[in-house]
Amino acid sequence: MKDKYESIRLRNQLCFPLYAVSNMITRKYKPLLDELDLTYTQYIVMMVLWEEECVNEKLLCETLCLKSNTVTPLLKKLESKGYIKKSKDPDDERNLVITLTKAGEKLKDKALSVPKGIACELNLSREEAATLYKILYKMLDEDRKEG
Amino acid sequence: MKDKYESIRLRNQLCFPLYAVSNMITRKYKPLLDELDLTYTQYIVMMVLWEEECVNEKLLCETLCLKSNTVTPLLKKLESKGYIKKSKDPDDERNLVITLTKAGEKLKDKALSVPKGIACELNLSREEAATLYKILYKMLDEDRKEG
DNA sequence: CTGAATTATATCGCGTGCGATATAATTTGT
DNA sequence: ACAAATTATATCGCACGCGATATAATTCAG
Repeated sequence: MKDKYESIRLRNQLCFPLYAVSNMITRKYKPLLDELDLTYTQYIVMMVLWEEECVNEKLLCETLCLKSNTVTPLLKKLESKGYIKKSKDPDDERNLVITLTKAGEKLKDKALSVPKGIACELNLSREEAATLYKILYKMLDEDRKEG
Repeated sequence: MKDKYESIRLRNQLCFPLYAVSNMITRKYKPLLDELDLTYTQYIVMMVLWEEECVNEKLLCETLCLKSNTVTPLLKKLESKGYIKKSKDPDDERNLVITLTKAGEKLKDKALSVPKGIACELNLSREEAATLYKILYKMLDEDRKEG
């Protein structure tokens, strides 16, 4: 006979391992990111900028699935560290955009050591990683659709 | 020719969708948990207590993969809400243990509505959910082994 | 051209999460 | 039995993450 409370057992939640693994990953990144003087969240902001030299805050929020009330202070922090600056969009002088400073650019090469350091910590087969990746992005995409 | 910076593209990280999905889940839970006057983290603490009437803080930390500096304030909060209390272990009077109050017990039935509400939000097939679950727990278990 | 609606960014307050550290309780060596 | 070592719990400070809200900038209607 199935327990009435089966559905609220911690072990039967999908949310919990997601939450715990996410925390775990942030912990694993910390020592590596300390070398770059970045937190995990700052790191993912920098990743966006290393790819796209010039973005505005809105795009950043959408890309990272974060709200402006998270991103605004992050950008301030990264600005005070001298990695980014806000300037006029060269294409449209009216728009404010976020760009890398020289120091921020330079960090890109140093950051190459981070994925190497992490990879060996996550004991997943290539296939498991690919599966995980696919399912997670499916969830994110579904969510973005619903809005 | 492969870009030297391929490995630090946001899209090539496994950590990012994990992080983003975890945030997403917390957001999705919020309206449901508001009904119980619980936050997401408080909810997973309560889940442990609904299963095991009587735990100490250490076990709670281990079960939830959290540190005492996260759990201690959480317990204070739950105590102030009247859902839990700290008392002597009936088996060993020297130990302090965390137990449910009547109100905390009562919440268990109300909580049954939460998984129902969430299930329909996560558009995963049963198989995908099972796969995801398996991989995530593998990661957690690996991590626990390493310490 | 101008006030209203929309959009982008910022501020505020709360609740985590954690590293570092302090304190309290327990166990252990002798 | 008792000081030292270990373990459990708590405190502190920082950095998110977000709902609610405020402000600034842009667009739109007439």
